[in-house]
This record gives sequence, structure tokens and C-alpha cells, in this order.
Amino acid sequence: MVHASNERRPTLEAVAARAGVSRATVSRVVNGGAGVRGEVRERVRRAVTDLGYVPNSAARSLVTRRTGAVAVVIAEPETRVFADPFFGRQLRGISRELSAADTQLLLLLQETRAGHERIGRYLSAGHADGVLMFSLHRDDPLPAMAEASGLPTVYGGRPGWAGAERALYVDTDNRDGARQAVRHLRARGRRRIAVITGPLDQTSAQDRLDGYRDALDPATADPRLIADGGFTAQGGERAMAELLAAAPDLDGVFVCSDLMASGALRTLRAHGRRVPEDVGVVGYDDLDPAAWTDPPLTTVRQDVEEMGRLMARLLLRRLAAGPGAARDEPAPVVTPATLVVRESG
Amino acid sequence: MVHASNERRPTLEAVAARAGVSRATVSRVVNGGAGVRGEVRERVRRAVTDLGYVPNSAARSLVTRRTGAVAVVIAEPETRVFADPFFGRQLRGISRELSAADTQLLLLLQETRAGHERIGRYLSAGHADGVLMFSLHRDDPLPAMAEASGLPTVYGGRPGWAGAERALYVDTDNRDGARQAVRHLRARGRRRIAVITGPLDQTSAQDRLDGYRDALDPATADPRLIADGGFTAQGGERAMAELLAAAPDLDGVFVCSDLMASGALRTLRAHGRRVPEDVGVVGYDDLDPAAWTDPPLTTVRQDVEEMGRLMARLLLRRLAAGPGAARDEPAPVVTPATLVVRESG
DNA sequence: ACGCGGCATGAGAGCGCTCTCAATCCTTTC
DNA sequence: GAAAGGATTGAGAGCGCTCTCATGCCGCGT
Repeated sequence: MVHASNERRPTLEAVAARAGVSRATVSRVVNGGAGVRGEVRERVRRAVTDLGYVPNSAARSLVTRRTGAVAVVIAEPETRVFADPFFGRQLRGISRELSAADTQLLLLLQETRAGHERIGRYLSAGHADGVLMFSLHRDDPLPAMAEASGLPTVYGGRPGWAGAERALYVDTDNRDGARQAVRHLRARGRRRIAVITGPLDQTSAQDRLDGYRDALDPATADPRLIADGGFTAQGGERAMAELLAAAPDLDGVFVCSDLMASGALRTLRAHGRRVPEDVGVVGYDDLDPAAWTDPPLTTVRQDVEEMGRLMARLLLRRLAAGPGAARDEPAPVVTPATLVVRESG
Repeated sequence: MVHASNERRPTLEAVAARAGVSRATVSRVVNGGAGVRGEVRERVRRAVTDLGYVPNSAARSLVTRRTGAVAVVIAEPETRVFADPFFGRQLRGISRELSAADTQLLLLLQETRAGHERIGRYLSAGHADGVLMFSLHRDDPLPAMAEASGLPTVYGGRPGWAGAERALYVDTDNRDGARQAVRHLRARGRRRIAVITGPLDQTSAQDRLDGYRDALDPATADPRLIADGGFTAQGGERAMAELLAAAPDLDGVFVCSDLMASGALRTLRAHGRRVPEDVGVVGYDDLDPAAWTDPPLTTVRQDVEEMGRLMARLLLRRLAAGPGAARDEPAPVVTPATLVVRESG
């Protein structure tokens, strides 16, 4: 049954009148029907479909103090969010898990510099039951907003700010992944191995740089071999150009994301360096673009979708447990990283 | 002021008590403060910040019948949503415009085949004041859901289903854009011009194909020169391979999206065809990837971000006008398309 | 036949907010 | 100085739903 936008939608009261029962009984049926006689339940169900009744969510969450929704906050300009397949994949995992639990996903984008203020207000207004937050930078104001809202929060990536010891998060073993990448380059005989990092105020970027250092022959360490590509394709392009200028003799690059690696490959080609003959390249993420580059990218695989799913699952567990539940308290999760060898290095 | 998650957030009542006024007065101040004496207003404001009061949105929208949120529904699997920069750009425009009007954006993704059912329920439950919907296919059940919910709706792309004559939408002149692309290829001396289309149950894809036919020399029309690339990169790759097999003598391709064009370029390279020497390629969209391909892509520009902004603006006007307002009724918008010549054709 | 436990149902009190309407208080004007 | 008129403020009735508690009904044991 369709309602014109000006006529009011039917309420519980209306359904109750039609089914010849009380509001309370209709409410019980709508919420599962436990404790209602089969015959009555059917009668109410019929009234519901006849009238096209849909519960008013505002009224419901006013009394239950639950919204059935989880906010996903991404601390990046949309430019990056939609340019980097990483977010899409993670979101997909989250989305899958949430909808299985019949929970709505609210995507909050931070448009402006001051956007966190809006987001904080939104969270505090009680639009969501919990928060998933990722891609955080060291002195991002967002975690404080989440904290202030009092909502259970799960972070994507290990939080790096002070006082985050008790935070719940899902991360991959970035440091180990980086080690594998660099070891692989060394095993293939590369001696001058550079690195293109992400923004170092993110723990994932810092951890990968640390892993690079771990696996490097200390004798070949050289600050000129390190450049920041900001986790964007253009950044990777630029960083690669800088590296080639500062250390023309480099023969390997570990690029801390596939997206940056695609940029780096372009620069290498433009400079006439052949990959992998002259320079070996290893990326990080193993998202779709990795297989599409020319040549296909050797990279470090992290199951991004699974990470998203884990984040959601952690949060749902937390929500189900209730505010003060100490037993069965969920704990942070760290997933492994594995090297995928293709043709670039 | 931060509240532990178990202690209740302060209510209007609490603020009123602290400021020594009535609930009604606090409500006035919170909603702008019109008609409240300056001194009282200040006192209330102080009480608000002292207590860290944030209005409960459920209670508010229960009475106002407004949520301050707009739902954006994308009728595609997330795989496409996050792989195609088109959506990101459009969303960005929408997001900009909405946040300027202090309206929240709710992104609803359709995960499963049956996802529209969930979405319909969500819309009907009154979580949003209006709907923005794009990338619709001919017999998509989503518009019916939007219709049933009674919410004002604006579509991205001209709706193609029956009974959509009165629908509000924003579109570009796809047919004209396609004509320009094909005319350009002809002007460069191409005689056997193929086309890689999107899914033809979308009006944008059909319109571009029509434009291709308009501009083609009728004498050279040939069904073997038409292939469907499904608006994805892999689809473009595959379609290009099919075309080369069916018509090895082709010397030009009009590819109906940049993403598909990037795939087509890969296939051409793999088959040893030089671009633009052997085959001229023109894309559609002019999104970031267009400039990054090798060679950079000649393409048809549509201002996707602006389209998003226009969609949001249209919806906001509609919402502001109220349900039955006939005066100043917003009308569909069609934006122009322009050719951007780079190196691929 | 009576009382009791258990299940199904209804009555009614809110959840936190907005908004109408009446009451109050100042000015202003004659 | 008093009445009129406008600006402030407060009281109170809901918005639609959930949930507790009281009530009514049944079959059971004694």
C-alpha cells in the first residue's frame, strides 16, 4: 500500500484498531511476536500489511535508546576515500557484516578541515549506536569526538595517540609485511633499495617504514632513499621522481601502497627505467589495481575486506555485551600479511 | 564535558533547571534563540555548554517529522561504487552541497540482490527527509521503493522506466557528448569506428550509443563494431578484445567511460596496436584516470561534481518548498558535455 | 469446588522534544 | 495615569513507540 506524502503514515494505534487488539500486542508482533497467540499474531500481521505499516524509527529509538545504525567515519578528504580502493574494500567488509546483523551503515565524510566538529555533534546527537573509524592521523581530533560521544568505538589501524591503550582496533602486521617486501627485493639481488612511505603520522605508514629498516642491510641505509608519497597516486609519482634525483643508482623500491606504486611505475617509465630489469618494485595492499599495472605488481597482501568485517564484528560484539560488561570483552585483532610475487620485482 | 556511557545525557529539562527557565525557553535558544531576551539567552547558552547538552535527535524528529538527513542510494554493488571514480565525484558534489545546508548524508549501499527490500524499509521508516538515487537500471525496483516511501526523490541520470515523466532528475547531454566524440574521430580520418557501450538498460548508456549512431557515417555502420563493456575496467578490456576479433580493421573506438577506456587501452597494447597511430580512442567522463592513462585520453567532459551538487540543490529546494508546493516547482536539469582533446585520438 | 501458577492481553506511564496558547511584563500612547 | 499592544515566558499537550505491571483467563492439583 502506498501513501501520498501528505497523508500520515499509519501508526501502531491504527493497526491495533484494525486488528481489534491493543497497541501493546501489535508492538509485540512487530518485534517478533513472542507471547502472542498464533491466531492473533496472524490477524495483526495481516493488518500490518493491509495498512502498509512501518514502525517510526524516531519514536522507537526515543524509547529504546538504540538506533540500529553504526557510523563509519573516515578521516580523509573524499578525494582520497574514493580514489583509493582500500577504503572501498574495507567498507565492503563492514557493510557485509553489518547488514547480516540488520544494522544500518552510516557513512560520515569529513568534508572540511572543521568537519570533525559536525561529526562530533552528529555522534553525540545519538544517531548511531557505535562508531567505526579509520585512517587516523596522529593528532586527529576525531577520536576525542568519539570518546566524548560516549559511543563504543572500533578503530581501523592501531591508534597512535597517547591514551589509546585501551582502544579496540583491527590492524595488519604492517611491520612484518614490510620486512617481507624488502627481504624479497634483497633476495633478488637489489642493493640500493629505496622506500616510498605514507604519511608518517599514521601508524600503518610508520610501521611499514620500521619494517623496511628492520630488513635492510644496515650498511646500505641512506636517508636519501626515503621519500613520502602521502598514500596517493600523484604522491607516488612525485616521490619516485625525488628518489631518482637524489639516488640515481637505486635498483629497488618498496612502495607502501599499490596506488602510490602505480604512480611510481609511471615515473620510472617516464625516466626510461625498465621494471623489473633496472629497478625492482614491490607495492603494498594487493588491491585490484596491483594486478592491472604494467608490469603486474609484486606486493604485500592484506585482506582488507576481512579487516572491515572484523571491525564490524568487534563493534557488534561490544554493542551486544552492553555498556559495562566485563566478561567476554573483545580484544584488538592483528591479521597477518603475505607477499604476493608477480612481475615488477 | 564528557559523559560516561552509562550515565544519561542531560536533557532539555536539566538545562532548563540549571538556567532557571522553562523547557520551552531552552528549546528556543537551542533552535536559534529568536524571541528570547539577550541576557536569558546567554544564561541558557552557558548552561548548555556547562552540561555538555546535545539535543536528542530521535525526540526531535519524532515531533518535527524531519531528520535533517538525506539518503543517497546507489543501485550498484559496492565493487563498482568504489572502483569507479564517477560515484566518488558525484558523491563529493552532493556532500558539499548538503553540508552547506547542514544536512547529513546517509549512504545506503545495496549489498545483495534483495538489498532493495532493506533499503525500502529503511526509507519508509523515516530515517531521511529525501532521497538521491543514481545509476538506475531499467527495471530496478528501487524507484518504486522511493515512491512507496513517499519521500521526495531526485535521480541522477534521466529515468528510463515507464511512469517516470514527472520525476526530478539531473543529467548531462549524453547523446550530444557521444556525437562530439565520434565526429572528432571522423575528423581525424577514422573510417571504421567501433563503440564500447555501458549496460544498455541505463539511459546514459543508451543515449551515448544513440549519439554514436547519429554521428556515424551511415555507410560504415556495422553491428560488429558494437560491444558492451558494462562500465567496468575489465569489461572494457574484454569488449575491446571482442571488437578486435570481430573487426580487426577498426581504426577508432569510442569508449563510453574512462574506466572502460583504460581497460581498452590495455587490450590494444597487448594486441600490439599503437594508440593513436593505429587506433584512435576517445573516452567519456574526464575523471582523473583519463589524464593518467598512457597515452592520455581524449575524452568527453561532464562536470560530475557539479551534477552531484545540482542534485542536492534540487532536493533541498523541494524539501524547503514543502509537500504540496506548486509555485517555484523545481524542474529537471541537463548539463552540457564538452570534448577534451588529449593524445589518444 | 476452590485456589494457584502461568500465559496472553490491555492500560498507562513515560522517552525528550516542539509548539500552541495563555499569562505576564514592558513600553508606548493618549 | 490607564489602556493598548507587543515582546517574553511558561504550562501542557502531544509525537509514536516500548515496557512494566495489573488483569483476566485457562487448566491443574487437591
